[in-house]
Amino acid sequence: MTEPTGAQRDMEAVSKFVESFAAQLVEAGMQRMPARVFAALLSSDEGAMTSTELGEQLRISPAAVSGAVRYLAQQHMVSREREPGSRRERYRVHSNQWYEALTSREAVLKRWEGALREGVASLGEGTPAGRRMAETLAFFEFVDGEIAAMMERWRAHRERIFGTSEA
Amino acid sequence: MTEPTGAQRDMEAVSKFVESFAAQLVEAGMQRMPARVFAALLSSDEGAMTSTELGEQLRISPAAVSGAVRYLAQQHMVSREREPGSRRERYRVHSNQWYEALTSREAVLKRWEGALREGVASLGEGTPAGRRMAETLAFFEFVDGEIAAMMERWRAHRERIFGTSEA
DNA sequence: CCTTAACTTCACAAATTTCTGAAAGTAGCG
DNA sequence: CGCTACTTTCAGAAATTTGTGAAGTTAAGG
Repeated sequence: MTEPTGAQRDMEAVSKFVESFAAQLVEAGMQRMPARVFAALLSSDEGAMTSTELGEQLRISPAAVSGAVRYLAQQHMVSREREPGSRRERYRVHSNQWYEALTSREAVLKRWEGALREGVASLGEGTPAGRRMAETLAFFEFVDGEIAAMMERWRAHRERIFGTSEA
Repeated sequence: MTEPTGAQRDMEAVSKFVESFAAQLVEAGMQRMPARVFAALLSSDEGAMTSTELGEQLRISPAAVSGAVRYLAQQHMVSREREPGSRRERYRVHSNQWYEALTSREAVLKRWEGALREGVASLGEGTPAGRRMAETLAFFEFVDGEIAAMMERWRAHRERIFGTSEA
């Protein structure tokens, strides 16, 4: 309940959240720097920061920022913006899109399915192992389909709670 | 279509699948040894192997098997069985349970929710960042609920396709 | 009881990953 | 057209992770 001194946004609290959320992401398998950068963006009021700002808050080199951002952009968790007329870039987390990216994991699922399909083919549909893999494969295909529907329901749910869509 | 020479199960093909599936798991964030051990179990006809068998097929030390199995057991992806009267243990992948474990990820979700809740509290519900986090939190809570229902539908679907449940 | 078979733990060597500083691009702006 | 402000790339130092051999523990079987 200690209202921070106005514009300062209680750096202390922000930093504490950033590090603890990043730690969770790391435990879930994300690399450390991307996790920290992402958490910082998430906790910024703008939802966007420049490379310099990130470097200062996290005490990391420009090189580290660059690497982390490249990774996050590839994963569709942040996007790059060029403020027109400046060379400076801002990295932004789109409130909705990032967890949608997280959920779909399209690429990952598809590759697993591919590997399983090969497994079924090469071990033989008739073998016990083949059958086990076929079932697993069916599961992933099922999940694929379900997730799309689930996200649709989420968007409806979200609109109901938070009002009309952003953007 | 090269029917393997009877009982030999085409070691070649098995090994090829094991390594390629393990590679996918690694890319998805799993450690190498657990991934390889898991893939080996998945492709065994029994769905279960002893420590020695695993060591031989994968060419790794008993210590490595031990470590990998401990990890997999913690994640509820395999279970240990004691064949009565022998000190030998077998590690088994339960066809259904492992991917259910994968999907639920209960613990992970809960911890993320916890971290986000703290974030909302410490940054303030009124702030833009606070609102962003509240929405993200709502998303995870929504997913939590959906997943249970989805798994229910899966079991029905599965039964329809593969016949009555095992076990 | 003693022996032996099986799994586990531990300390260390090796491999891999991660982050940095320095150098090199690249594009705005005068 | 050159200067300056940003970003990216790269090579290497540092830290972390991973897998092994060897010793330790436990229980089955004689």
